[in-house]
Parts: sequence; C-alpha cells; structure tokens
Amino acid sequence: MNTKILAVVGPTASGKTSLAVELAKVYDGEVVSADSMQIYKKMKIATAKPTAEEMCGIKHHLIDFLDTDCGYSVGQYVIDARNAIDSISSRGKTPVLCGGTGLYVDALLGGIGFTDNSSDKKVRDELLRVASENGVDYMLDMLGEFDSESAERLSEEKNLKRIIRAIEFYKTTGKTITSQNLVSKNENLKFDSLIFGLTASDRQYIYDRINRRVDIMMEQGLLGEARRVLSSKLSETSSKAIGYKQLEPYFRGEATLEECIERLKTETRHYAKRQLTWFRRNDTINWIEIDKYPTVAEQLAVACSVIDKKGFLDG
RNA sequence: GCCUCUGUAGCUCAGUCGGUAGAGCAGGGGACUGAAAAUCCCCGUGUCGAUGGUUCGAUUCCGUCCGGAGGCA
Repeated sequence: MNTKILAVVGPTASGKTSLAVELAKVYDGEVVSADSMQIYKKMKIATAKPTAEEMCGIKHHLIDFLDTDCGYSVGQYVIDARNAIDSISSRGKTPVLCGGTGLYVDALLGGIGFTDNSSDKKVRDELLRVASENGVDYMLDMLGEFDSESAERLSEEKNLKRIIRAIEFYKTTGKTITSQNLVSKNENLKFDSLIFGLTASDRQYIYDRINRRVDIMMEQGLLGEARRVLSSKLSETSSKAIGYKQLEPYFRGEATLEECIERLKTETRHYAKRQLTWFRRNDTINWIEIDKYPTVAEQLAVACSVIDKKGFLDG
C-alpha cells in the first residue's frame, strides 16, 4: 500500500507553515518542505523560513540545509523528499508536505520518475550561446529536427528556456523529451495524498497579507540579510530568490529604498498569482479560503473534518 | 490679481491637421516534467475635468467655470 501523506499548498503568505505544523501536532506528523528557496542556509527572512518557535518542536525536513552556491533541481528534490518521507514513515509518523513550489509538489506526489544525468551545464551553456546568436526560431528548428512533437508544442509560446531544455535532454540522453515525458509517470512511486490548498475568495486579501509581510520582513532586518546574501556566492537557483535582488538598486544608489520595497511587493504578488494558477488546475485539492477562515484553529478544524469524513488516516 | 502650462484607463503619459482613442506599469486569465521564488503566452470602453458655443459631427477649435503646476506681482 502507498504511503499516506497530508499536504498543504498555496500561494506565498497564505499561512501554509502554521497549518502544516498544527496538522503535524494533531496527527503525530513531521513536516516535509516543498519550497525551492527555504532549502538554502542564510536565506531566512526573505523566504519566510519557519523559526524554531513557529515549528513548535515539530521536525522539519528539507529546510535550511544547502549552501547558497549550490544548485538544486526538481529531480534532486524528489530523491531527497522521498528519503525524508521513508524515514518519517519508518518511525510510524505521518508526513505532512508543506510548500508553494508547485512543480516540486506535483513531481513528488505524482510519482514522476527522473532518469539520471539528463542535465549538463556545458551543453546548456553552449545552447544558450547558440540561442543568443541565432534566436528562438533557430532553436525551434533545431529541436524540430529530432523531436517535431515538442517543437510543435513549443512553437506557439516560444519559451526559449523550454526549447533549450528539450534540446539539452536529447543531446545528453539520446532520447527525446517527448518520449521521456510519456514514460516518466510511475504509478508505483505515487503517494496516497490528501491535499489542502489555502486561497482566498478575494485575491486582494492575499495581496494585503503579502504587502504587510514585506513590511514585517524589513522590520526583521531584511536589508542586512540581503547585504549578506548578495555578497556571497550564489548558484543559478539561489540567485532567483525574491527578496534580495529587488533591493540591489538601492544598494547601488540607483533607486530609493521605498521604490525597491514597492518592487519587492509587486514581484511577490506576481509570484503568488502564478502559484494560484498552478494549483488551481489541480482538482484534487481541498481548498480552504483564509478570508473565510482567518485563524489557524478554524483552518485546522476544516482540514480535520475533511480528513475524518474521508477516513483518510484510518487503518 | 494677471500670464503661461496642464487636466485622456487604477497610475505615468501618447494621440486625434474635428469622424468618440493607445502604450508602459498595475490588474486579470493561461501554460508549466531536472533553473520553477524560474521562464513564457493572451487580455485595453475609458462620462478623453464640467458646461455652453461653432459644426452634419467636438475628447480635439472657441468661451466660461472647477482642479493642478509654474512665472510675474
């Protein structure tokens, strides 16, 4: 039988952390993070990484373990998360997945099997160079030579990053990404999951929370953290975090602090919107509207009633 | 008080030699299989400040009024 796992997803600043901790308390669980930025050490305030106090003694996995100069990927995440879940289950506890990185959540819960060594920095850099010289259409034609199906699929939006990824996959494995995607879903790797999604009936409610949280981050010392993070060596992944690069114009004297903070809020809102788009298409999610249930206690009550009604953790 | 400039989308502004208007940002929708806090695609009706006048027709020209900015006193 597949391992049973509870999950809490949703946009940034929706309160995933506290609900996950409460669920873990009730169901004797441990939290497994699904967040592509909280993995990094040093990045605490900007990533809203749970503090010891917020964790309430609940063990958290896949948080605060990687140096900022290290890269990371979905493939690695799925391996790490499966290990964490195995360890939790073997101790007879309930894994509670918690995070806003939709790709990580879906890959893990959907049982996507990644093959080894399909990513090669050298190949990718070379492709990026070719692309900068010849343009997107040229890359699309190149892809079409061996994988017309994905070339067709990508021809509408012309997303260079995906086109390059498709070519890179072929160059490093000799297989097309189209064929890989067909066989990657492994039923045996799937989890028996019950997913809760935090959202709001009024989008503005979440935006207000984001704006407020950025102000709080500033009070907590985001500026100092940004200085430290920006002066350390960052990887391709860690350099993408929202919260530091938006403050760079201020450090360089090219913008006022107020302007940068506004920018930071806006980009965080954009991010939340993308997260909502991602999760909305998942019709297995049990949505909880946080403007209707503003306290963790209320959200927990809703979640517990769903779990009970479905008898999800019975037996 | 006089003079000049200005009032167009939530914001910043184009524009219409008179035929009821369009960019950027914000906002909305969507995609997403090894960078995903990434990357990419789609979406623009608004009393053109108010009110009279000229005109077949005014957001556009003219008058008056009401905002805003600057200059002279």
